[in-house]
Amino acid sequence: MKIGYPCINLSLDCRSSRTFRLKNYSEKRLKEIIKSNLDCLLNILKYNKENRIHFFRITSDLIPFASHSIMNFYWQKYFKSDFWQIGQFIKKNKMRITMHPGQYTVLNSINQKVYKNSLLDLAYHVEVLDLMELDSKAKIQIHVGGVYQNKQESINRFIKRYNSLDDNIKRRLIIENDEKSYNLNDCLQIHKKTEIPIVLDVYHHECFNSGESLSEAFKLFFKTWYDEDGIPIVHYSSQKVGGKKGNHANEIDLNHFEQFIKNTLDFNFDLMLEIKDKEKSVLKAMKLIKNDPRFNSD
DNA sequence: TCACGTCAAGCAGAT
DNA sequence: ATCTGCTTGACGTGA
Repeated sequence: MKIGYPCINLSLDCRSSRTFRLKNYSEKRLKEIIKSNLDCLLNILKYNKENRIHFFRITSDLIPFASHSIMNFYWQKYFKSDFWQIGQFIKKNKMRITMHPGQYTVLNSINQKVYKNSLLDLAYHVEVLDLMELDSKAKIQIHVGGVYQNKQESINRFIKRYNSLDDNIKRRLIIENDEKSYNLNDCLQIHKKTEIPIVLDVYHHECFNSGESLSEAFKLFFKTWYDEDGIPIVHYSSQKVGGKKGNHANEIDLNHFEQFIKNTLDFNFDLMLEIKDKEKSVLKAMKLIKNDPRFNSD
């Protein structure tokens, strides 16, 4: 079991997600920002190594406007050695990496332009991981997408479009159950027709399910992962204290977390903490389970 | 230096 | 109709 966090490290004063306004676009600006983002990413990974954090989600903003039509700069070649160096560091330290395209990537959209842009954005995410020479255990997670007043048709459209993707995209793509449109049961239906692995978000599952208990949900989603996909991934968060349903907590609730860990003792998985204070909660969680035999066993 | 409106992009649900 | 949340505040103009 590895425990990780997404995109931003609050203990460091750099961001790997710097961007700028489209109207201020220039190649010079772009190069500077990308370089700064890549340098910061390596700094975050070094911080993670020192703190024994071996799971991390790389921000989609690493390369600003990567899948936008304005982009005519061959960043893949220009920064090839930077990507390679980061990839070597990741592999040498046995780190697990994921990425998560934004809300604008909707594979099952009924709008052709949105669909087309989604394909470009997926290709960009794949390129980042490929340039780092990471294997198929490095994953790109998306949600199923929109419902468009007809869930079954929208599921079928997802299946059809997923199956038409290139293998270099499919080998990395995984879907996550969400809290309002597509739950675990829906994802399992898609898995049957596509073999796509499912990330279980336990908080989303709590908000929206088909009656499966947590351990039932674990048994079901574990079967969707194959050897080449690596250890199954779980997302964890809890509800913000006093916040609305769906809001992510600002800091980890260690009592809730301990209960979750006790309820999942039969499973070994990598755990992404989606909590606002990022690495701070990871360090607390790691301290709590440092004697758990699953922890860093791989 | 700082406040705050805006930022490439979609969708659903709440208000 | 407008706002909020999502992976996430950062950018940058104008005072």
